[in-house]
Order: sequence, then C-alpha cells, then structure tokens
Amino acid sequence: MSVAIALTTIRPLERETLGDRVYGHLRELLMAGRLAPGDKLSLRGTAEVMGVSMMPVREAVSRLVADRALEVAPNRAVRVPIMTVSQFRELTTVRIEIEGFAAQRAATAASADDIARIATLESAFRALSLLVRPDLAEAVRLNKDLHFAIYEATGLPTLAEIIGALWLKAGPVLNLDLGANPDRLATGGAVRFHADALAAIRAGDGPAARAAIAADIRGAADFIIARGGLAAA
Amino acid sequence: MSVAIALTTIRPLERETLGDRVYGHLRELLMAGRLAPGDKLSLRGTAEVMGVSMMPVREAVSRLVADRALEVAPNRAVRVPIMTVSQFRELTTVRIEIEGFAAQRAATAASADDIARIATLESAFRALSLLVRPDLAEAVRLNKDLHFAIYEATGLPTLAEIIGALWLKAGPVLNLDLGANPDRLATGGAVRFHADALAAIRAGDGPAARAAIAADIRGAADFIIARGGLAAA
DNA sequence: AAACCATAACTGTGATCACAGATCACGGCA
DNA sequence: TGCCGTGATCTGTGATCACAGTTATGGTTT
Repeated sequence: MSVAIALTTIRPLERETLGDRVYGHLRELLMAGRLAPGDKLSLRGTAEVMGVSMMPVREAVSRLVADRALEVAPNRAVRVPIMTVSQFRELTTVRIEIEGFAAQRAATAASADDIARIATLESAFRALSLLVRPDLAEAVRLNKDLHFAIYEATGLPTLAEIIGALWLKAGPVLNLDLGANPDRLATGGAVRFHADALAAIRAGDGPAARAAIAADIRGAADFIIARGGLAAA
Repeated sequence: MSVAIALTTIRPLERETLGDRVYGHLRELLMAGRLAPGDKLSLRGTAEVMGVSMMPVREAVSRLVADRALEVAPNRAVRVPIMTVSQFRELTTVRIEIEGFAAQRAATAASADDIARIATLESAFRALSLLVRPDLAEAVRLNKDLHFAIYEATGLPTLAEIIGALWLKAGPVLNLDLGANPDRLATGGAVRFHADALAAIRAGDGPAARAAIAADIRGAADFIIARGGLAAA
C-alpha cells in the first residue's frame, strides 16, 4: 500500500507529452545559444534525431514559431530568426523595462529563502567567471538560473513566463556571441552587476535592484552591438 | 510587365495557413469574451464547425495552450482556464505595469498619425458608450483597437505582442463579465480614462499617460473582483 | 423506482500517408 | 568551360488512421 501511495505521489500531476519534451529540448538549445541565428532545422530531421515521429516536433516547433523564437521562411524552411540591429535594440529596450521592473519588485517581495537561493547562485556564477578557463555552458546556465531566481521571487509567475519568452528570442544572439568572445565573462560587468543586484535585494532597495539588472542587460547588449555581428537593416 | 509587377506587389509576403486562420478565429473569440472560463471545446467538434480537418485546429490550440490562453485538463479536455481571484490580481498587476509603461512611452514616441488614429478611436468609443443601448461587441472591439493603437505607437512591436498575450488571458474574464453588466460601459470610468490618456499623449506627458491607462485597467479589474464571480482559491 | 455495471461514443496524442512547392544537383547545350 | 534547364529530393501543411483513456449512456438488477 505504501508503495502505491508513493507512486501516485511521484507521478506528475500533468503527464508530459512527447511534444512537451521536444519543446523543452529545443527551448534549452535556443536559450543556451546552441542554435545560431539563421540555422535551419527540418521537422523530419530533428524527429529522427530525437527518435520520435514528426508530430511531436511539429507541435513543439509551432509553439516556438508562435513565440517568434523560430520562424518559417516563405520557402517553407524553419530557422532561427536572423535579428537586425534595430530589432535587437528594441528587444533590449523591452527587456530592460520588464526585467528591471521584476528586479525592483523582487527587492521588496523576496522571501528569506528566495534571497538565499539568489545568493547561492550569485556566488557560484562569480566563482566560475573568475576561473582562467570557465565552462561556458555552465556559465550560461548559472546566469540564467540566477536571473530567473530573481524573477520568480516576485511572486508573479506570469511575469517570469514573459521574461522567459524574451530570453528565448535573445538567447541565440547573446550566447552564441559568448562562445566567440569568452572574455566577456570576466571583462564584462556581469559579476559586479549581479553583486549589486543581490545587495539591493537584500537591502530591499527596489530602484537599485532595477538599476543593477538594467546595467547587466545593457552591458551585454552594448558589447554585442559594438561587435557588429548583427544584420544591418 | 506592369501586370506582373502589380501581382507581385499585391501578393501577401507570408501566405496564411489554415492553422493561422483557425488561430486567429479562436483568438478573436477569446478576446471578445465569446468563450467563457470553463468552456470546453473539442478538436474534432471545432474542426467540423470550421470546415477543416483536425490538424489545423490542433496547431492553433497547441499555440493557445502554450500561451496559457487555453489549457488541457488532465482528463484530456481542452477548456478555457478558470481564473482564481489571486491569479486575476496577479495578471492585473502585470498588466498595469507593462501597459502603463507602453502608454508612457507612447506619449513621447507617438507620431502625428498615431495620435490622429488614437483620437479617432477614442471618439468612436466615447460616442458608442453614451448610447442608451450600445452594441457591446462593437464596444469591446473599439476598446481593444484604441488600446492597441496606443501600444503600437510605442514603436516596440515586441511589447505590443506581449500585451496581446495578456489580453488573451484576460479577455474571457473581462468581456464575459461585461456581457452580464453592460452598465459598466457608462458607469465605469473607461470613457474618462481614455480621454485622460489621449490628452496626456497629445501633451507628451508620459507619467500622466501611464496613470490614465493604469486607472483604466484597475477600474475594470476592481469592478470584476467586487462582483465576486471569480473562483475562490 | 433507484442504484449499478457494462458498453458505446467520445477525448487528445502519436504515427503515417498524400500533396504542392521549393531546393539542389546533375547532365546537356552553347 | 560556363550556363541553363530538368528531374530527384526534401520542405512544411493537411488529412486520415490507430490507440489508450475518460465520459456518458442505457439497460439490467435489486
């Protein structure tokens, strides 16, 4: 009997369909920058790679297309959107406002547990960034976890989901670039801005938290725009 | 030759698939409150009603589920999510912040054409609201067009899309309630708040525009919460 | 007349087939 | 040798079939 209870307890309240699994996988690839802007991907090809039929891939891709994380070209080719400089500027503007608001709100709404989790991730990211040859994939993951630990501390899950959609669009540009310029981890101000954000949240200082996150976003965006790797239009 | 040029000019750059069409149709139904929270809808049933096979409906529904505008219950039933009071409060908080920011930005970024369009819609909404027996569906449409005329005047299409997703969630609650309480059109402050917003945008006063839109959102939300028709939890 | 159980009719999910159109490579022509 | 046309191949989209599970229904029994 106890075994049966344990099983029913473990079973997730919503079972995960194959489409959900494929969606999660593609989402991770996009956020981590493993898929570069312009990369094409075929439904049948990815279906074969993932060992499923075309249907779950179709469902996952249609979701990502709806969120503008992927696009279907008029040629009927699914690819990661190629972002122009002005589109990237617009996305950065929206991110600074929305993520800035989230940080501000987190400063006054975060629980002690939230702050502890944020502090742990900040410490881990800082330690990793100062290594001579840091694991970039791990750095990307820690950076994401740190940011979303802050955003989820707002108590506004809708807001965190919106920001997730924004990161899905920005991921290919941001993290692909990071692979080409690993120095940004150390020379960029991310470590300092994260520390500022943590201190502001600890102090309950909303405006300071907003400023720190805004500076973090702006710093990375300016670096990428300066590199000039984005499309012209 | 001139005929060929004319044809290539007329042809839409992105052809619309059946899935897109079904998505647009369901989206309108949700935003207009024609689908109430808790309403179930079957893939085969709606497919037959719309005269297509199940596939386009599947794609459209999967998109709406991804955006939390629909949900699939563990029973494998697709339905409009039933919103609790706390969820509605959270959604309202996010809307006030994001739509408020958009209004603020529109006040400084709107072009003369943008302002003219906003003024036209404001006038039409006001005229309709003051009728003794206004067409509710038309009022909902005008209200939506007016708000999005403001949001699109920001020059930030990403922001307008985010707000569209928020309206998709709020639509069933807001506009279904409006059908039950048509008086809200006249007694609620919508007409006044819209006029305030237009005046602020004309004056380039960002904070005032933000305050007007925030008051508009809060007014409708408070009215609905006071009615007590939402789920308890 | 009320309760209960079996069966039939639905549900979404996944796989497979069909089709129009675009891409690409290969072979023939200039 | 360079260019163009043409067929094979691959693309996403739509339809249909199969399946496991839930819901509703109708008949039987107490």
